[in-house]
Amino acid sequence: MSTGIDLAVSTVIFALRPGDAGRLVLSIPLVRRTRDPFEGRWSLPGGAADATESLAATAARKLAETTGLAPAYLEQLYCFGAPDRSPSGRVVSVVYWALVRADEAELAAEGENVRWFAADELPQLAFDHNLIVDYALWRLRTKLEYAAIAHAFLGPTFTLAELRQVHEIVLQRALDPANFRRQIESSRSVVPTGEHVTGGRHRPPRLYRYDGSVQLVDNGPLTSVAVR
Amino acid sequence: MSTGIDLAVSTVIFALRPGDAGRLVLSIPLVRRTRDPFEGRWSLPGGAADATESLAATAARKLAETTGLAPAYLEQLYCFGAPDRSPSGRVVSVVYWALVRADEAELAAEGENVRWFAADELPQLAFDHNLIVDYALWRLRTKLEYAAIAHAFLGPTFTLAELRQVHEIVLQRALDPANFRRQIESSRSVVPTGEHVTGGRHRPPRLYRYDGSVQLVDNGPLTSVAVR
DNA sequence: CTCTGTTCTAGTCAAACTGACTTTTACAGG
DNA sequence: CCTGTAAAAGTCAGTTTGACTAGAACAGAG
Repeated sequence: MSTGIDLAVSTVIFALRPGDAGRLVLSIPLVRRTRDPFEGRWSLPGGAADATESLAATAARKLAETTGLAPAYLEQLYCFGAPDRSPSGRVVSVVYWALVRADEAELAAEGENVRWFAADELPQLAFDHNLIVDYALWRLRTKLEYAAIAHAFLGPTFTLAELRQVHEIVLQRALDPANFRRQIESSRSVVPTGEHVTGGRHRPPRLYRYDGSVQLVDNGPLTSVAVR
Repeated sequence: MSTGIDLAVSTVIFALRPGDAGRLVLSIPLVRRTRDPFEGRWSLPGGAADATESLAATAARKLAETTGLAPAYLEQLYCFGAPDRSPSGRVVSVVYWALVRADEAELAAEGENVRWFAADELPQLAFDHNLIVDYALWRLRTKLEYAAIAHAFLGPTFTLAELRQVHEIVLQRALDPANFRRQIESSRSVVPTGEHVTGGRHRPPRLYRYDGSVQLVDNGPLTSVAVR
């Protein structure tokens, strides 16, 4: 039985990258389409679903092919299937969203057909991809407020100021350092390593590590996201 | 381009139906499979995706074909695509969850191959459908606590006691009537009609109507779910 | 070596919210 | 007219939240 429907997998990839004034900017890599429909337009990385791979594995593979990176966080966003979303025929897209680490995202190669864009300054994209990115942004911001995922933008250890900066950039508002500390500590999602960062003209901050032993919320119906 | 992947649409349909002791029970209609794989096993209503319909419209149509009902609430749950979830080949299922009204669910015809089951007493189902129902149950219970969806189980008007009973059955715990009232009133999701229900041996309760003008939370990326 | 600017870290305090509980209202039925 | 029941309104203490204050600990300037 064939339904005459093409199945695709795409991914909205988020990273914090240095912008104009040296400040970190929430950014998304896009690929330029090299054929119709929407030739020349920017679009989300993705491609046809693979018959033997899991959907998440396909998303992770396309992410790696586009950016050379491995995701620190990967979750299914939504399945988009409006009949008219592609002019070339019926395409149903299973869309994932991913977080990659800032230090890795700096190394990610750009090219003629791959470029990073600020998440709030996107051009007009192919298909319904603007709608998809808007929804992914909403999910990222919503989930950041109740789930411990911000650490996925950072390395294995980080200060609370760095973690707070991630929240501030994503949520686009300043957060009180003392209240942020209280909130994070009460969630028990991070543990101090015992080390400190020296060199700043101020009291040396503690280093923390994400504590994966406390499962906080859902990652979808699967207990662990298998990407291989 | 054909991926060799079959695309299906299934729906987890929730309703409150009278059970043993006359009490309402959270129930799900299932259909018996009449062919391999899993012939004879119970499974979620669904079928192959239609090339011209939206995914939500297919879900609503399959729901109507199975139960004769129209959903009061319909939302995409998740897209399941593990490579080994069907022994007969690769099948990717876009799963929706729906709420139908109790008074309509009573009329829904049962047959040899369609039967309602208590949501917490399901037999072993075909494919990964037990996992899917568990996840749908988790989503229903989670969303009930922050979104105004309980009214979808009821008619156009209802008392707060009826609305509270819906919450108590779904969440499986007693709720304080006074605190429930305060919570619902502060959400502004219902408005009193001005009418009262008489006939009980107690103070006549007010009738309320759901106020759809206050958009409370997400229904997915689409502003309104189109089912046609 | 002391002063200064900075940020980390630990508190304080009032407003808002929450869960448990009490009181008053309004009916049906005996 | 009394009683049982549930609706509706109100009370109160414990918790959480946002705004704010204050001490701690460093680097660099003078």
